Amino acid sequence: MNIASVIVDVPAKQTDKTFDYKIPDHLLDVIKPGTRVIVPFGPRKIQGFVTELKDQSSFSKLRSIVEPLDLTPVLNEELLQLGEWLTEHTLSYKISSYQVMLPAALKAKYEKKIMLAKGTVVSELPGNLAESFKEKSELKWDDAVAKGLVQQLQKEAAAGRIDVVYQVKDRVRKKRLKHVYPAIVPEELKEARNKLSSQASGQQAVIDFFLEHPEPVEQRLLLSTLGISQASITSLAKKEIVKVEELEVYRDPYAERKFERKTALELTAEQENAIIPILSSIEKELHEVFLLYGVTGSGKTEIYLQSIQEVLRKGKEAIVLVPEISLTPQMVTRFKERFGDLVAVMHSGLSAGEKYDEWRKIQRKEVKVVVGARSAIFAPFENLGIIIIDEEHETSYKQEENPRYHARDVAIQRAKTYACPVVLGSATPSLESFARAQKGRYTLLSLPKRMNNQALPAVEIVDMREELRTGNRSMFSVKLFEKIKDRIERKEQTVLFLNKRGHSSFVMCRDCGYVMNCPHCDITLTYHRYNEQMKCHYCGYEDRVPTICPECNSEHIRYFGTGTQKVEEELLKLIPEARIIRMDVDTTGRKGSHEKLLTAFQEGQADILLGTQMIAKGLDFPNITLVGVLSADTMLNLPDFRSSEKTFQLLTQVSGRAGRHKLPGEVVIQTYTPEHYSVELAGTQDYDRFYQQEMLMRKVHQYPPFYYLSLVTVSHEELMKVVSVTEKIAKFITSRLSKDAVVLGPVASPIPRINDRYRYQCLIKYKKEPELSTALKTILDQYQQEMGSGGLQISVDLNPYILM
DNA sequence: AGCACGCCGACT
DNA sequence: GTCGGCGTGCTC
Repeated sequence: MNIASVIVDVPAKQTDKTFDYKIPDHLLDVIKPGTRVIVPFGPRKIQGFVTELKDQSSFSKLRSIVEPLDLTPVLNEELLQLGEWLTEHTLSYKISSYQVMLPAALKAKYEKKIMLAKGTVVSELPGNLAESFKEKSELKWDDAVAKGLVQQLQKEAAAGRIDVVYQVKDRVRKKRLKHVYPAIVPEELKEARNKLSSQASGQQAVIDFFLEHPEPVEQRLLLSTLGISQASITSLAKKEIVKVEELEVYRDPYAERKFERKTALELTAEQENAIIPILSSIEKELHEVFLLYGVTGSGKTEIYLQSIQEVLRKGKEAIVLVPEISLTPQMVTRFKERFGDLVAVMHSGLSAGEKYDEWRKIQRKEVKVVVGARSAIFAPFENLGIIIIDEEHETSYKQEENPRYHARDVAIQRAKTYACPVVLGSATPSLESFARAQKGRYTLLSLPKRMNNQALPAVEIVDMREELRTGNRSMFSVKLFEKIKDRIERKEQTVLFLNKRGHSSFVMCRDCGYVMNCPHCDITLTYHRYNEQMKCHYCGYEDRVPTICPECNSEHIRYFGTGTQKVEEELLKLIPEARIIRMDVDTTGRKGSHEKLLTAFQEGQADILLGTQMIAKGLDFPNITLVGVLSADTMLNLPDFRSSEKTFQLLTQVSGRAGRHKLPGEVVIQTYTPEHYSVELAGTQDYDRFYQQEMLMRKVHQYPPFYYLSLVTVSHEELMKVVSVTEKIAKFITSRLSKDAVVLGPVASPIPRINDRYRYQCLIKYKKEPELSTALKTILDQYQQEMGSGGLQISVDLNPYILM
């Protein structure tokens, strides 16, 4: 077994296969499947993953592995297989699949540089080159290019005076801090203490300390607790009484926080009924998918916690997915309170190093539970006992870059391997999941009542067209405004929700109707107030805000669209004494600011919490008795077959923030389309009727869950090219599918141009097409290289969530 | 993805 | 005649 099959870090069609390498003798026992290695590849050196060891290769002249990057494999057998599964099901490259399963810190960086060849002295080089090598023995290739030295360097390289070196940089940096620990046994320590001069009080203190706690201690900590200086330790180290060493520490994002340990709460009869089947599945080690459908505030989390408790008792591990976890610090707290140090947390708010450290805790089996966003589904546990996906309907569980996987599918795949249950929890399940539960593919568990038997909040829908007709041109209806004032008087709290998406502020000329568009993308520019700039959200193009219309020179430029900032201003004008906390991308950009704002609100430092999407979830504060949705229909008008579903879910979620505890809650939903069933039924919080109604629509329009979808998007700089290629693709696919399949397109994408590239797409609706996957692969094969560098890009998304 | 190899146009 | 454009094909 001295040959390794390696998947190399080159995401391209032609390299999407294993390459064989010889394992040098001295590495024979280090290199195993799942190890990252550095291998020579053509003239360069790159990173790769060993997938398999073997004795023979069909290749005769094998090159050798340069070195391993890991001492223990980063991918175990299960994850290697999962990677293959992922590749197959997302039509992406193997290397991308492996990389997505690991923390970003493990992805290699490459550096190309020039070094003085052995035996060459600087003076042999021509003057200007010698200059560059005088101080350092190496020169970064990019710098050389910038200085225009490439030609010269090539000559010198040919003459053998310099070498071009390719370096793989592991960006993993383990954090190390100086630690001090005794170098001798306690008896000797006592002896040493007696020998110290009586003035050496610092050294005495250190020895006394170690007599009580002989384990290594961080130097900085030791100095400050004993109130001594570095000198004492240095002299002790000199006498070899203590040792100072850099020891690895974990970056712990929750280090500053204290979590009070809490025990299980008593379950209600309903919760009890719901948890029994889950516990039984854990007990029998049977794979089963549960859909835990419980209204907001019905106590789903406690069911998760107690199921995990049982899994831990059996010596197994648990994965809990929550949507973008930094958004729900309350959730993390509950897990940490219950399971303490056994919990690792993974979310996008962590730095690469912190993520890597959390990942390593899992790999080293130091934790048993991971709570995290989408990518936590790949946590390298080896004895999984349960996977929980909270807010199952959330679209953020679908990754929108390659590999375009859905965490739910990965969860089920992994749970099958470990014969363990998956619990999907939601107050507003996705239609797909609920339909599966109806069909019996998932087991439905319902929690129809709130835990404390608190009624669901009373919801009032306000027709904003009516408000306009009566002359109210503000963004607050009379009703909502009165209620807000009322809450402030009663010292209760209000949550105001503004869905900005699809309605971002743009600038329009009131005389000629000119709207500023991005010159590279067919999309309107968004007005950013903080730097007075117009910005394109797709390519990053920025421009100044015009003072006169570029079309007609009119000065009547108007800002459209309502942002949270504007709402805040208007609110303060109307109720100057209101204390408002605003939460949006601008105010929560900094790390930890999200949590800070929420804590401030919880402590009653504000009357009103005003925010976007991010406040729709997980807020659970007793004093919130009013929720206002300023405009319910902004997302209803998006060109997306899920827009009704999303609207219903969002409105229901937001409404659920009110009256979760003793005080009853009220909700006011402002809308321009009160008659739409998703608004109306969110008002009565009637998921079942919404489900019926929406299923009807989906059936009529042939959308999921009745049909599967696949989306092919083609982009190129030339419109003609895009259209003709997409046409060919559509024809090809149609020819390979049965008559039941529907191929829509080619049509221009909802955003027809991004970054000067035209985009066309073709949507495939089907029920069962075993040939589809092969057909799509053929397309990718053909076009990805035919026009490879020429700029034709083709992306395939199986089960897309965003049809843009 | 990089990079080398190789085959055609505009220059000393 | 040579420098350099980027089209083509390979990397164990």
